[in-house]
Amino acid sequence: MSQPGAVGRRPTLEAVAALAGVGRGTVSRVINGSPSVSERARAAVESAIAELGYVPNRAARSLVTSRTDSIALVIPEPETRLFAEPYFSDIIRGVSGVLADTDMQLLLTLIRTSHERQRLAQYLTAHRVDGVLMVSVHEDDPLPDLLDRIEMPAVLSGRRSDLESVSYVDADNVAGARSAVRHLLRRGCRAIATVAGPPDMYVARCRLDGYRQALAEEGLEHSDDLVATGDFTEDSGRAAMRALLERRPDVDGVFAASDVMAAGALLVLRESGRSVPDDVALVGFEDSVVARHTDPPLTSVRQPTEEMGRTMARLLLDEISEPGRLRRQVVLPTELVRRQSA
Amino acid sequence: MSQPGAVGRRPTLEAVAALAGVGRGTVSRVINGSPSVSERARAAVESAIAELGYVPNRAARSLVTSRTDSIALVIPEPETRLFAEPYFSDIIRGVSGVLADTDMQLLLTLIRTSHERQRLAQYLTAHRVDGVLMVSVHEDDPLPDLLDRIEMPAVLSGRRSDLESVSYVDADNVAGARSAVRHLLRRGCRAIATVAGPPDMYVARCRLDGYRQALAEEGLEHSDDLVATGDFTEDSGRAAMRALLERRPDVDGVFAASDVMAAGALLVLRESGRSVPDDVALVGFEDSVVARHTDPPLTSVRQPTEEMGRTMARLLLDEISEPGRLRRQVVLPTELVRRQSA
DNA sequence: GTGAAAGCGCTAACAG
DNA sequence: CTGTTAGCGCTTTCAC
Repeated sequence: MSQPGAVGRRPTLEAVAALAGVGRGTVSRVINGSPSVSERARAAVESAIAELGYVPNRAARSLVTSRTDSIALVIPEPETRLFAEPYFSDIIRGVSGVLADTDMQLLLTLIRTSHERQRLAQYLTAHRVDGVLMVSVHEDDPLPDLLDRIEMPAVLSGRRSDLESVSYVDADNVAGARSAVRHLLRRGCRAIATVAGPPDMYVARCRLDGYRQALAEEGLEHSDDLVATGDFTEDSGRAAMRALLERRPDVDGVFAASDVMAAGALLVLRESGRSVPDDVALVGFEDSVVARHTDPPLTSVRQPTEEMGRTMARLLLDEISEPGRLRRQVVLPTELVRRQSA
Repeated sequence: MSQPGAVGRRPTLEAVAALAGVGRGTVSRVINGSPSVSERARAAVESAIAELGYVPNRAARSLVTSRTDSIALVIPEPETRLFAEPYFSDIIRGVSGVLADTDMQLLLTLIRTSHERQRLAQYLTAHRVDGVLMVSVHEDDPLPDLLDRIEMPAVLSGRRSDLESVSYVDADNVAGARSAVRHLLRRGCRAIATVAGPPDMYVARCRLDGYRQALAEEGLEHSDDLVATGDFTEDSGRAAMRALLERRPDVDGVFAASDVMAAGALLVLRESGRSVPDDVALVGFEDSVVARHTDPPLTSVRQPTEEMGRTMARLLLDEISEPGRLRRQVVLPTELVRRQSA
């Protein structure tokens, strides 16, 4: 530690063996927690390790085990802005928390260009990580299939469809949407509209399903002119809300498939002279921090993002250590957070 | 690529050499772009590489070169919430963008507990990365000194003091604060207060300096009761603003050292019946996304966060490839973003 | 310019 | 239980 010329060679397993008066094999066994080591030997090795401040050389280990002790978190860049801020940091926080107890490392991979995709594919094919975590995967993304083909353990956040073939962790979007609409029903809303997401995204379909289910439960109208579709942007939320108001001026409740779209809807409602939530109650699915900063802050369906990160990491570690060809699937509950005063 | 039993061994340099009809050394030279290879040999090797889909084994290379081709981005966890969302993702975006052109990998390291700190220190001491990027380092953080001692290339975002000994990239906090206050002056404010940050943080001192400089330039009062101190939290911003209003009911402009504190101040101003920005103009330093979501959105001093990330990465790569013992220091300009209608 | 040979530090298989 | 041995795949002298 306090060596003056600390630059030089760091101690090797060999040095530890010499100091402990044992063979290299024994040192290796101690490090890897093999049970077949005598107490005496283990003690000697451990104190030698401590004395030398020995840390195993990962490259050398990796070379022989062909494990890398690292996993990659892959984030498609375009998403970064839309499904905004707290989402990714929470995921990272969760993942990182689980990994901290391991000696696995987390590699962060932002994918911006198709060139970078390419490089990632090559990287993965070369098995330079032991597993992959993927956030917001699109239905047409070829990566999951690649992962499957090269037998690389992987866990997705969200699924691409009902029949997702890769392990995943998802929020219960259907139930979340249902609870949002039930909330509106409890408030006494009768003409409940929804600003839905793009129908080619599974998550959007789920949220729309939840909306429909909640209305059906109540035997309520379930008319097409109460559904407007956006693309998760604020502008599209605005446009959808305008369309809705035109078709159904009597609307008194809106469930938006994302808080960003909800924010857009909120502005339009205001412009139209309606007060929120008194004239029209508004609930959004909370994908970003926006719900907390609108005025008034929106009641919204919150996803357990950090927990999703933790769960993803755990599933992946499982899958790495026990590569049974079984798919692991977890759907986590959401929570309705009341923020509007009323 | 389309091999059926793609599971098996991936091709090695040896295989490439065999196919190209050259020795392993030559293949290695080609891969590492050595000039002393004949055109003929190079072509043969390259086509062999393509045919086999060869990708070098990083562990093996690392073992012999004792470089890891990866750098760590270290983020102290507590910060994650406070200096909030876009900051870190922007930094990451910037860093990752620069690294994409390299074959360096980015390791993400969140530091939560002292135990994790410990592990990181050990990790770094074992030289398991080629360099380190550190975000929001505290003055009493022992890590920079450790890095220095083990001669690990490092770049900080922000500096700990005027005499920062480690390379860094910082925003020009002094100039930023100055521009904020000048803006208030131009608006005609005469009693300009500041909600300052904790005096033991260099960044806070810089912003306070800038505030003072701008007032001094104008020959304006520079009284202590126009300065209230917070700790960058919204609550502290509220408290500071209350204190300010009590001491100086005539205040007509406020510069807050962070947008989060500005948001707190905004609420207090409202409660006190003052309208912003008409009665009291408010400008904050934009550390988070909050400035954009207050009502009205705050005019604020924006930092070039992504650019900071890019610059950090570049400096670090420089430092790694050319470990001259010279400190690299960059101070990036800020920008005043007018968001208030007036 | 290029092949051959010598390891980098570690694990795993094999005798003892 | 433990020491010894043989590589893992690559870079890098060092002769040719």
